[in-house]
Amino acid sequence: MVAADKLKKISEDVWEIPTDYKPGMNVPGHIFLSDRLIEGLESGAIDQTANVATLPGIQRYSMAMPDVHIGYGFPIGGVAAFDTETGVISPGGVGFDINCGVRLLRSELMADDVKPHKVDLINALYEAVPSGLGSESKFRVNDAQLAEVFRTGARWAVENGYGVKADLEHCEENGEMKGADPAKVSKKARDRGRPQLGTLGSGNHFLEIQKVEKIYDEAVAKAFGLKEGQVTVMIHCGSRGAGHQICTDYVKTMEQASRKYGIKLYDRQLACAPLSSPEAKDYFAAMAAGANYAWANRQIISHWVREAFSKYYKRDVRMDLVYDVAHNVAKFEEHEVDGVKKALCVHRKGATRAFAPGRSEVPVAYRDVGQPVIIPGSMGSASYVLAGTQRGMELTFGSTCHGAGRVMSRSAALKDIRGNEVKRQLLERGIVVKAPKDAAIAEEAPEVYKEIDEVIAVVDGLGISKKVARLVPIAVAKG
DNA sequence: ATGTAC
Repeated sequence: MVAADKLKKISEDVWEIPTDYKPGMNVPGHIFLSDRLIEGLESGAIDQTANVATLPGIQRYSMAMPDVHIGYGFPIGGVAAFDTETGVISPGGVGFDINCGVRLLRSELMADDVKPHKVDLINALYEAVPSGLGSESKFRVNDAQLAEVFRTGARWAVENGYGVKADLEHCEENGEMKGADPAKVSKKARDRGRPQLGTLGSGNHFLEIQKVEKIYDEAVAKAFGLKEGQVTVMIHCGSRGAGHQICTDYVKTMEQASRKYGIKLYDRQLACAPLSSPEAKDYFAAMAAGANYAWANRQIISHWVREAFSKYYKRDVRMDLVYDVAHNVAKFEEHEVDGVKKALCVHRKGATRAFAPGRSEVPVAYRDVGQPVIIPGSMGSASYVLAGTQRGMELTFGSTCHGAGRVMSRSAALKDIRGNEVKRQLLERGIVVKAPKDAAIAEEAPEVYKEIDEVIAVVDGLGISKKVARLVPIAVAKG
């Protein structure tokens, strides 16, 4: 394929974009792909990875995970870390769905016992959690409450009866990113966010009842509380209209800031500001608020999932949170660069933090085995639980992939694929899908995504995170 | 991803 010809294979599954690929690159690009996956690599994704390398203060490499595809400015699947003194922050490096992410609940139930009830259970979940484009929540928060949600995230939800304290210990950032400032969130973003807290959204967002099909690492799986045959529930959603509006607002701010600070942009969508500037500080405070909204959202949804299971079984069904990860966020972290520890602003857009054993950010319960990494597959395919590694700290600033990665656009999928047909095929495989309309199923059909097993094989093979468990769907509720 | 528009 033509796209791959521009890249230099420097080791197994590591492809370099040399700095002479295009003018202005400060560092090379690194794309992690198998020989098979590289055949489907979009040349636009290479260009975007190279464009990110032109931004001021970028450290080591502009990186793309094996699920990379074209996004707004930065590629989805992109990881870029910036020096806090010379670097920048960019809304395009976080994405429109701020803290789109995923969490995994482990249940005490076994798949063989749950399967006969899957239709009733998925209907119950579908009823319990509003979903779809523009969907509104079953409850309302006022302005003061919304400000607390922006400031304290999942903690607001737990303190108001949605979940237990232990949930917070098992969330990235404890579900509460520091530095969030509701005053930096526009009225428009607040107005969009207020009625949507406690909703799933649409697109690739879903609620899924799963079975732990295979364990790859018994010791780590045990630490994560996972065993074969067990039922888990995965929740994939983000910050809804609130995060989207925050991004929209700050893209405009950053376009002005880029001019003001004389940053040469090779693509307008890379709009950014120096990390030391007031514009950067405002964006970070608003982005953190958006991230907290998403954590509160997943926390509230978790509570409704627990309620639905307990109501169905007419007893208290225990469902502990394994972990909750962000897929779209920028964070300040300490990393070693050329043997020196440095404070960096790490942008992960369609990428997951995957911290090694020993890092203080990893919850005490998992500190010896590494951070749990939750990777959702496409509808009808497997999902994975991995663990962060030291190799990942060295190669990717402690990052790994976030999912399968699209290969077909939504519009193309709608044209070529019939949702009810996909639904029928999944049912033949024993997987029940519940969605507001068939078109939503067509857009997310398994064939519009890369093979998740192949993507996971790359990150596991490179050692930037390691496989712990494979989960397969029993029933899916989609937005 | 997203009230598929400034």
